[in-house]
Amino acid sequence: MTAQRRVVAEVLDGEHVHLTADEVHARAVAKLPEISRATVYNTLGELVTLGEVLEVSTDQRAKRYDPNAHQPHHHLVCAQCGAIRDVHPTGNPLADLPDTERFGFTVSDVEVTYRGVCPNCAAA
Amino acid sequence: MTAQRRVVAEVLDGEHVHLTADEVHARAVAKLPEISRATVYNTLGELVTLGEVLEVSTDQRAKRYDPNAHQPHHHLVCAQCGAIRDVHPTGNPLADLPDTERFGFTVSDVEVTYRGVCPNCAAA
DNA sequence: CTCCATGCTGGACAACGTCTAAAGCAGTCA
DNA sequence: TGACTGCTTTAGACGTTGTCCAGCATGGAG
Repeated sequence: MTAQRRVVAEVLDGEHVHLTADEVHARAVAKLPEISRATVYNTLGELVTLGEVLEVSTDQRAKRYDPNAHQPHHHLVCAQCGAIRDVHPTGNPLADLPDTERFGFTVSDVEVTYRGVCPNCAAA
Repeated sequence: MTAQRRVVAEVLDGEHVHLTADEVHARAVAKLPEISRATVYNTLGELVTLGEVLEVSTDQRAKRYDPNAHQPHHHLVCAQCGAIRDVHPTGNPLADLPDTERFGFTVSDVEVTYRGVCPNCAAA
C-alpha cells in the first residue's frame, strides 16, 4: 500500500459516480500532484482484479470504474448525455438463458444495460 | 448507392459474424482496393442510423457491427478469446425494471451481455 | 459543355490505453 | 553502514480506434 494507491482508492471511495480513468487521474493529481497516468491505470487494473472495483463500458469511448462492486447491479444510461444510474431489476437474466442457447459455454456473468433518455435531456 | 457502399454492405451480408470496423475495411479493400477507411466508417455509421446494422461493444477495444439487426437478440461473449454468439434469452428484461428504478428516464432499449468461457478455451 | 452537389480519398488529428526504460525506495543481509 | 534485491513509480513513446477536413472525382441538371 503506497501513497499513490491510497489516493486512487480514496478518489473512488469518495465519489459515488462512475468515473473514467482520466477523471480518476485528474482527481488523484489534485491530492498528489506527482502521480502519473500509468500508475493510475495500473492501480485501477489491480483493483479490478481484486474485485474491489468494477469496469463498466457503457459507451465505447472510455472505460468507467464503479466502486459499488459488492452489490450486484446493472446500469441505466442516457443515450444523449451519457449519465449513468445504478439500477436493480427484478428477475434473474442468468436463469433466462436456456441450456440450448449456451453453446457449451460456461456462463458466469450477465451485464444488463438499459438505454433511454434522462429527464434532463427530455426537458431540453 | 455507390460501389463503395455496395461493397461494405456485401461484406456485412456475407459474413455472419461480428466484425470490427477495421475488419470490415480489410475485407472491403480485398474487393475494392482503393476504398478508404473514412468511407467505411461513414458507411457503417449510415447503416447503423438506417437500422440495417447494429453496433455492439462487447469489449472496449473496438465497436463491432452485427448484420442481424432485424431480429432482436443478445450476446454471449467468451471472456478469454472474445468469441461472440447471438443468443435469445426467454423473458423480457424491460419488464424487469420497475418504475421506481427508472428515475424518470424514458427507457427504450436493453442490451444483455452474457460472459463466460467457450468450449474451446475451456479445453485449452 | 459547364455547374453544382454529393461522395470519396488520404492524411492529419484526437482520445484512450499500454508498454518500457530508467529512477526511486524500501527492506535484507553481511 | 553499505551493497544488494525486488517492487513501484515515472515520463514519455507508442499503438489502436475513431473522427475530421480539404481537395478531388463523378454524375446529373440546365
